[in-house]
Amino acid sequence: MKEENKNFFQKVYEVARLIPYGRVTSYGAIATYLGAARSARMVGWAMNASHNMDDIPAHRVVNRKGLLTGKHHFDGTNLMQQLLESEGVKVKNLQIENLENYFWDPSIELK
DNA sequence: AGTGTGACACTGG
DNA sequence: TCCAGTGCCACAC
Repeated sequence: MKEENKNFFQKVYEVARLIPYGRVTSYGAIATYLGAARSARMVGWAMNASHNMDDIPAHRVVNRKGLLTGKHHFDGTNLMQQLLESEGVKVKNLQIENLENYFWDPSIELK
């Protein structure tokens, strides 16, 4: 098995795991970093499968608007928002305030 | 092998 | 500036 043969999902998990504490990123940013800028939607799908993994901080991944779209997929109701707020991220009605302030772009940080 | 789906992103009005 | 529609790629059935 070649490590380079990693599926798109595996790569997404890897990047998601690299998201620093108190930071958030967008699906498109991860997709772009993986070389599939137009596959932002696929990143979200990958996150859906990440439910099987506990090491994937999916709550740190939001859409470009800073909206917690994936919250509905989390266990509880406000679990995702609680997790973000717990990390110091201000979330108002499923929307992150000052998104640019918390935004973490793997394309830039990891380069 | 083909069709449908999806936790998005972008462009146009 | 905001709302709606379209495009997109990869996975599941």
